[in-house]
Amino acid sequence: MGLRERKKRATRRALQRAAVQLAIERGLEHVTVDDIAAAADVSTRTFFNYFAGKEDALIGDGPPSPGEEARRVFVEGGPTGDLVEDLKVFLLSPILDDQEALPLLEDLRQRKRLIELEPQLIPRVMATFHEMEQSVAEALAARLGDKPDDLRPQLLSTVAAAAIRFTMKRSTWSGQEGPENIRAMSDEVFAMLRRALAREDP
Amino acid sequence: MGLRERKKRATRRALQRAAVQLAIERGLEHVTVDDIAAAADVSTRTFFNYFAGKEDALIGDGPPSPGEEARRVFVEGGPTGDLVEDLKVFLLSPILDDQEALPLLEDLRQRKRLIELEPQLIPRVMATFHEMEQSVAEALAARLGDKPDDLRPQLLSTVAAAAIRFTMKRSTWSGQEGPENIRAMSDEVFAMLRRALAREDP
DNA sequence: GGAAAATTTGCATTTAGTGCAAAAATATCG
DNA sequence: CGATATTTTTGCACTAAATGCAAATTTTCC
Repeated sequence: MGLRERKKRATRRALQRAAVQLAIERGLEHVTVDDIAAAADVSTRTFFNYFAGKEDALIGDGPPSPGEEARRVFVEGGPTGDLVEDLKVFLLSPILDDQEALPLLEDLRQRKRLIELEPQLIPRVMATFHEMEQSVAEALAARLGDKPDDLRPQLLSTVAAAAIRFTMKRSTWSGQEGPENIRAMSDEVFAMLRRALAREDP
Repeated sequence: MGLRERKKRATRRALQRAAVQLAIERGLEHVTVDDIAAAADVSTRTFFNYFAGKEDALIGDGPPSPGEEARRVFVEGGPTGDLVEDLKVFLLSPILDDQEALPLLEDLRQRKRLIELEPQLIPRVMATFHEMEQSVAEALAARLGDKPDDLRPQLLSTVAAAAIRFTMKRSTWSGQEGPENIRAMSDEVFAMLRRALAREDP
């Protein structure tokens, strides 16, 4: 990876960090884009080359999408053959496989702290999961032999995205046990869903 | 209901309608708040007395919350005793019971058309369902004897909100059969969820 | 009709966001 | 290394968004 790419990543992260930092210190309302840019040592205009606005810098990129390989396995009916189990593996694969892709733990903690201080951001976080829904619906359709717009893939992807979002929200990411923590939480989440949706009477 | 109240509702609706109308005609980017206010015959400043910004006027209010009565029935374990069935009834009650509360059909159709033209709005719509999650979690906790922050009520409310959001998105609201349409769609949605989550092997 | 309360409006001001072209930094190739 | 091409950053000008405040207007209530 060349110098250019590295610098761009660095700038992006510096902006995100400065944004979160300042927002925690002063409160969201009292931080301007100018402040953030200044704190990251770039011009205001450059800020807008990286983010569409203040909140985008605060919230980050949303969950990474599964890769080609994971998708192929899923579509072909693997790895276990059980739809829900495989969906879980599929959705978590980019997080659990590629640890580099994730922001650093400390940054995540800060962001979490910020969101507790400024709950207005919660809906924004929710929104970042929307992109996921469509790509998952597509993979589901391919596996099930449905059309991508059919009820089944659309519904299942919506609910699966909600479950993953919930998993991410709950798992604490403490210390080095991050990935294990996520896996455990997602197991619990899907197990509870199955239990709750199993009809109680028949 | 006094004149004041009626006028406020009228203004609000006029602004929403003007916003949606203009956005469909010219595209979201080419509509300013000034345009919207002018089309609704109020000052720009008044627009901001009603909405925090352009997009809020476009998207509207989000789903109405269940009333006291519906909550009581749900918490006490009714009406059917089956958790998922009752959750469905509970969440749809404000829509199906009180028809006045809903915007007119034609307005909903317009909004839907707009969202197809401007998909950037989809995440915003998603976000309006967040408020629902917390109040539903609270009711669920009360029914199940959990604390509101426990895993079970939080997870179930998240997933239930996603299912309702999906139901709303899918039901067409065509003609007079609106409510029936919603009911049928939600039955289908929950039935499919149960089927999909039932373990396939054991 | 007229005082009290709520709503609308104009105005001033700050911040957000975008287009464009020049300048600076980085990459590429001989 | 050094010249040139490509990408990124920056400054500047400009439009639109958003908010506070106080005066003016409208509605309510007696």
